[in-house]
Order: sequence, then C-alpha cells, then structure tokens
Amino acid sequence: MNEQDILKDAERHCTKTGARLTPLRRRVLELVVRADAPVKAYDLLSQIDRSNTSAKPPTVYRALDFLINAGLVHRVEALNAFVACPQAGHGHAAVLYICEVCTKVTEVQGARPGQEHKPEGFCVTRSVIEHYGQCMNCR
Amino acid sequence: MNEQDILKDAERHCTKTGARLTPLRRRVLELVVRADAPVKAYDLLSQIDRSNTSAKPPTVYRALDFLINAGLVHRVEALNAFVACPQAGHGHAAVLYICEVCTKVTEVQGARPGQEHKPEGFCVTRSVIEHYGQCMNCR
DNA sequence: TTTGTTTTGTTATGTTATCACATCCGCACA
DNA sequence: TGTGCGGATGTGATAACATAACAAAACAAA
Ligand SMILES: [Zn+2]
Ligand SMILES: [Zn+2]
Ligand SMILES: [Zn+2]
Ligand SMILES: [Zn+2]
Repeated sequence: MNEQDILKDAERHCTKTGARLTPLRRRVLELVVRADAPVKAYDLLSQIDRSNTSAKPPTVYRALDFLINAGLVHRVEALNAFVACPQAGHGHAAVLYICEVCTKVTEVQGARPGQEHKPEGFCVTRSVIEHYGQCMNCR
Repeated sequence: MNEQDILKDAERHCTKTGARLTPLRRRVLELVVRADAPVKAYDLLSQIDRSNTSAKPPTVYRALDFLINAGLVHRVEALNAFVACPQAGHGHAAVLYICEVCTKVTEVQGARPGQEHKPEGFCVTRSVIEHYGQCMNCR
C-alpha cells in the first residue's frame, strides 16, 4: 500500500467517522506516512516548522493525539516514536515487528491474541508485551 | 513470593552469574521490590537521596540498567517505569498485565508466544505488543 | 450576527534520560 | 608496599520527550 492510498484511506475513514482531518493534522499524517519508519515528535516538529514557523511542541503532540485516536497512527512505546497505520481504524490491537537494523516496521493483526502472523524471515530478539486493563479486584 | 525471598533470590542469581550486586544496586533493587508497583526513576532517586545526598540521575539509571541486564527488573515501556521481576533471570520474555486502577502488575511467562496465561478475571482494554529484531533482508 | 465549540497559537514548565569527565575502590601483580 | 588497571560511582551540564495553562482564531449552528 503506497503513501497516496494510505492518505486517501485516512480521508475516507475520517469522513465516515466524523473526525475532522484539518490541514495541520493532515500535514502531520503525511509526514508520518512518508517517513516509512518510526518518526520522533520533535523531528515532525522541525519539518512542520519549515512551512509554519509557529509550530511548537503542543502543535505536533495534539495532532498526534488526534491521529492516534482516529486509528491512523500508532505510538511505538519503546522508541518514543510514531508510525502510520496501514489499515485505517482497524479494530484489532496492533502487533508491530520492528527491524533494529533498517528500522522498517511491519504491522500485523491477529484474529485473536497469539495468532498474529509473524513476517516471513523475521528474527525476534526482544519483545515488549504489556496488557492494560482492570484486574479481578478492580472491575 | 515476598520481598525478602525476591531479594535473596536476586543475591543467589548474581552470585551464580558473576554479576556484582553492589550496595547501591541492591538498595535500588530493594526500593523497586518494595514499591510493589511500577516505580519511576526519579521517585527512586528521591528515595535514595534520603540516605545519599549525592545521588543524581545517572546514579539511578545506571543501577537500573544493571538490574535490567541481570534480569532482576523489567522496564514498563508505556509507563516509563520499572518493576521487579518475580523470577530472577528467567529466560522467557516477560508478559505484563497492568491494572490501571490499582497499578498492580502481574507477570506471566508463556512457553511459547500466545500461550501466556492471562490472570484470572483480568479484563484487557489496551495492549502494547512490539517485537524487535532483524527482518529477512537484514539478517 | 451572536453564541458556543473546537482548533490552533504561545509561553512556560515539567518529566525523562544521557553525556563527559573526575574520582574512588578493589584487586592483581611487581 | 606500592603501582597500575578496570569497574563503579560522583558530579555538573544538557539533551530529549511531553504537558499545563491560557489566549486567539476558526468554525458551525441558531
Ligand atoms: Zn494499525
Ligand atoms: Zn531490516
Ligand atoms: Zn521477569
Ligand atoms: Zn486492580
């Protein structure tokens, strides 16, 4: 799936759900999609700055919050970075395979936990698996 | 497993592997174990400070690095926090179930991915799953 | 046009983490 | 005993990541 298709898809998804993909948010999404690798908030910020001198940290963090909530972007927790989601608004939890050499990220989704499809030939050296919710006592 | 047992186990594990559990590192481990919940680096720092005025950020981050490498502590990526491992030096990847209400963390390990044993009654609302390694092209 | 809501701008600050270099301490070896 | 070595810790500075609080602007509905 190429950049343009992802952006088109995002547009459609927002139209359908009523989310407002403003020019600023769209600009940030474009930057994340084009990065084609996990991208840092302050890198986005400096890229936005080229067109909009007034961009400050809250500018980019708010846009990212919106995009994450809209299901268009995922946060990579262990890298403090962000990647575009190839499947706008999918319901499943994202499972990310991140190559530490070329930085490429492959996102897969499993019908149920444990049934994700590991990318062909990917060799895992470290996994981060954290489930958040309510324990039995706190329900 | 109680605090004292975990600390004893850590001691044994370090003796066996040749890792040097110095007083400072032991002190940090004690604080993490006693927290009984994910604990922040700067919270550890301020606790150390009570006994050692000279503690600075690198003091605690270096101790944490050691403890993580020794398999005695895990980093909770999505919280920027740290928890004690109940099974010193286990080989398996840790799977953490984190209650967002009471902050209690339950660590489980699966013989193979997807076979982790979810704690009784735990209701997952959000999962962070990130696998790091080398992709097919980079091996 | 008025009014209320959402988005963006702006300043400041809070939080998390590392770098670089100095010093100390335990240990092996002369 | 002294001397050198390497790992651990002390120290000051700064980098990197993120949010609070309030003001202004844009937008949509009435
Ligand atoms: Zn996704
Ligand atoms: Zn690769
Ligand atoms: Zn563990
Ligand atoms: Zn709970």
